[in-house]
Amino acid sequence: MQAVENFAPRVLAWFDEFGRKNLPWQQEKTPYRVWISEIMLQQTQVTTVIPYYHKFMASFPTVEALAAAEQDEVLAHWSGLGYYARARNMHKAAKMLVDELDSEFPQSVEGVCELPGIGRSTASAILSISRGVQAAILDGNVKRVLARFHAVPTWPGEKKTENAMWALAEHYMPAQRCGDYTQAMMDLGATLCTRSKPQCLICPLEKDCLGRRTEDPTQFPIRKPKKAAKPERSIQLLVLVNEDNQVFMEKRPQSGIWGGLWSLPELASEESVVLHVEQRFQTHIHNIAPLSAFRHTFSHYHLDIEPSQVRIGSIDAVFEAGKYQWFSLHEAFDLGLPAPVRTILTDLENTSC
DNA sequence: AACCCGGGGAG
DNA sequence: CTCCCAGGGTT
Repeated sequence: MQAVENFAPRVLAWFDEFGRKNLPWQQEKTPYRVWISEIMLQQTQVTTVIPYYHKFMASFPTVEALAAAEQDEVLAHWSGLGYYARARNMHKAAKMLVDELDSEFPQSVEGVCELPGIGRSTASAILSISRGVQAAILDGNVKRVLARFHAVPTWPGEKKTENAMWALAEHYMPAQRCGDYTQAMMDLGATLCTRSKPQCLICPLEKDCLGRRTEDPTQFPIRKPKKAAKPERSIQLLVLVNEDNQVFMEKRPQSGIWGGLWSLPELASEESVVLHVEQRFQTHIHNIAPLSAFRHTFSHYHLDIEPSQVRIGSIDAVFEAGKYQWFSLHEAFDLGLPAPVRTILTDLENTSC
């Protein structure tokens, strides 16, 4: 691939005139604030992140505050953002920073990569933006800009292609103003060199863009090979309500889907609610009310959820502390909940029984 | 290299 | 509905 001159200066000049510079994490660009923003922005769009970022910073303004927090509290702030391992890793990294690194963010990309949840691209973004370190990023935006600019004919998910794009990213990275360049490339990709309807006419790279010379620039980057149709699964989720109007919640294991979040008892679709509840809770059922079923779609499968509300009598059984707990509806909303569970409880509250 | 992990916005 | 987003971790 043939590189061109003046790549970075053109991008920087565009950024100076048209780029966004008022996003929340672009103010007071400390390593901590930039770090949190980069984690939240992984696979997540800017408009989604903004309210989460404000709340998170209000509750955990420093790395010390984050390290001192309970995991439940951190996950509660993440509830609805998805990819919850991001929050667990971030919390762990905060503890490492405070306990082992004297709250001092590492100075090198390799050092930052030692922290859980931070890879090469995120590490370079944090260090270049917050400290001006000369380091290249290769996120979705940069991949798209470079793939179009060079009309890269192969899929970036392929190792060879990715390596070539890293080389390009490093080649174009400027010695001066690398932090601004990092933000400029992300902004260019997010606002101008977009997946669909790119605004080539006002792009600073238009003159030399090989993708632009093709019939359809949006064919780059080459799409990921299509995978098989998503499988479908169906489950029942139980909203167990006791005589004090409390709801029974279970804490999910740290690994796997919805790791560390509080969820509702889950039954196979064909399983009997009556038998299950009577066996597990050793109590009688006052009444069962089916709630409206709905579909929740993940990256790789559809989950059809059949919720029902089950009012039960008094409970004698003792449960392992910390893994199971009764909560009032009000308390439950402050927990880290998977999005569909939050939906069910919200509907329940609105139809207020 | 392939898969896992969420949720939402855009078309 | 499909595709993808300021990716990283695990196998």
